[in-house]
Amino acid sequence: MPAHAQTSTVAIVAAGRRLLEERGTDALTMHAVAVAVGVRPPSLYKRVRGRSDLLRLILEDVADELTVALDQEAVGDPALAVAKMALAYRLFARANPVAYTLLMTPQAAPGATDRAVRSSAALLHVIAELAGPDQALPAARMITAWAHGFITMELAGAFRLGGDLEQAWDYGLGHILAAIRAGPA
Amino acid sequence: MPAHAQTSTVAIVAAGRRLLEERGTDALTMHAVAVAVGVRPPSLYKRVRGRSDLLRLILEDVADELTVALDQEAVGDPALAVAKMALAYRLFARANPVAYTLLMTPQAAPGATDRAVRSSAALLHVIAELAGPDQALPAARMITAWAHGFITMELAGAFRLGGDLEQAWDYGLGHILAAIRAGPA
DNA sequence: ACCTGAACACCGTTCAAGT
DNA sequence: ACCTGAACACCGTTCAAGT
Repeated sequence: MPAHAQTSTVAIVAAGRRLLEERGTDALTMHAVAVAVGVRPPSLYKRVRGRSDLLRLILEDVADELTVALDQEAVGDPALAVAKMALAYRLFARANPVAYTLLMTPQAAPGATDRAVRSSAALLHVIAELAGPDQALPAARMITAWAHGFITMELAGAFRLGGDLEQAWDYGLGHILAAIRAGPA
Repeated sequence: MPAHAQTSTVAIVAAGRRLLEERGTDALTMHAVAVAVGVRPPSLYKRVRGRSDLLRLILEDVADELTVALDQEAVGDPALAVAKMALAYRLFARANPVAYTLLMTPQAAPGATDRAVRSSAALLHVIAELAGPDQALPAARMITAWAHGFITMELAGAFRLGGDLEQAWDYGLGHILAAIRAGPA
């Protein structure tokens, strides 16, 4: 006599993602996830391999959402598109700070970084229009590294010497765009 | 009758740092640290408040070492000093990948980021010579963000589209230095 | 003053037994 | 086919008892 399914992988990932973001990495326990979806902890193992697998699924979900958010901005004037993509990146990280930080921490969830890498595909196309195909890769790496670093440090509260952070963002973005237009080093 | 001290905070931090770096975050257990320094787990609590406190001490130790490494390069021609500091930063991160990644993950060890921030003091001085005092802060933030982002992504294996990573490093550093020299946005 | 065994709460995970 | 209680190993932490 089959017992009805009382939850789903999608529900488990959604509940886990909410726990992770609202209460932190340590609060992502199999018990808390089970309570959130209305089953007992052992039942979760019918859908996910274990806690680390669940964390991977959560981060892949986050990475896919990031990719969609970036793709939406990858249209129109290239320089404007780059600025809009950088902003979308920053806003996404602010909305998902815990998950975003973990995305680039391979020790936290190996395999999740894989999915995050796809987010850069659209940017590479836009940058190619700006820098030419030869310089597209290093140029995309420069702006990606800068944006990711700025956002990570902002989230970590590492910018503490005062000053205007919005000015620092505009300064960085403006100079990097100008540098990319200027051509090879 | 006093019992002899069989270990020290310094030894505990050193053993913990080795475990963290060589075997990963999960391998940093109170049991493993106790074994490494030759006591039983409860004895560790005479020196550190607990595991999270130990992690904080480890990351502060790493941050202080990074500060020293950067300060050593902060001499001579400003542009050259910036390039040397960026390289020192990159090499340090490669030598301490696990700890470095955690440094900018405030959820991992709140308070450790505080110490990491000090590393940027020397850079700010050098940048001021290059960009002038008015633009020193946003300029330092641009290069710090770029270097940190590049290094983090390199460690995470996020640069997967082939190409020459050393060229991407030189391209980014060269363009950022040129942008800083060029003045306000 | 520091060390330790014993104990506790908590967590991830497995599995036999239920429906 | 999925669910569950019970059990196990492991981990962080506390504490009374030892020296």
